[in-house]
Amino acid sequence: MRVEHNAYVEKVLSVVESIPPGRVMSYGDVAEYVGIGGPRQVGRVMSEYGGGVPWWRVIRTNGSPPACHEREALELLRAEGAALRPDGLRVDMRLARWDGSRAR
DNA sequence: CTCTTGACGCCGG
DNA sequence: TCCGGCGCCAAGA
Repeated sequence: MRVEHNAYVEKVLSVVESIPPGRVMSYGDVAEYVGIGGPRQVGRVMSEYGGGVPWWRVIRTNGSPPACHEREALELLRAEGAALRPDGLRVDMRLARWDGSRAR
């Protein structure tokens, strides 16, 4: 565990770690699941402490991967067999979206 | 204290 | 589908 004393940070990281391979959650989804703050706070936590979790499974609601890491994220997602759109640049949220508990 | 910035989201044109 | 605008909350200067 990454010694962060902030409960919020730990919760966010915990949720991200719970995302199974080939599945994704949007920043807003994570924020809602945690119940505190908003998408921007989640993004901040990810940029700061996301190094120890599958950060590439947290994307935007429109299916675009995180900024400055798009290539990396897409490669990892594709390797996991995530449902990518025909263009291969975005994730098909309709199929890959994970709510955090129940399947599809 | 105010202002700007950011791994964001939603609505309208 | 692309673009602009507004809202959102927290951190840093």
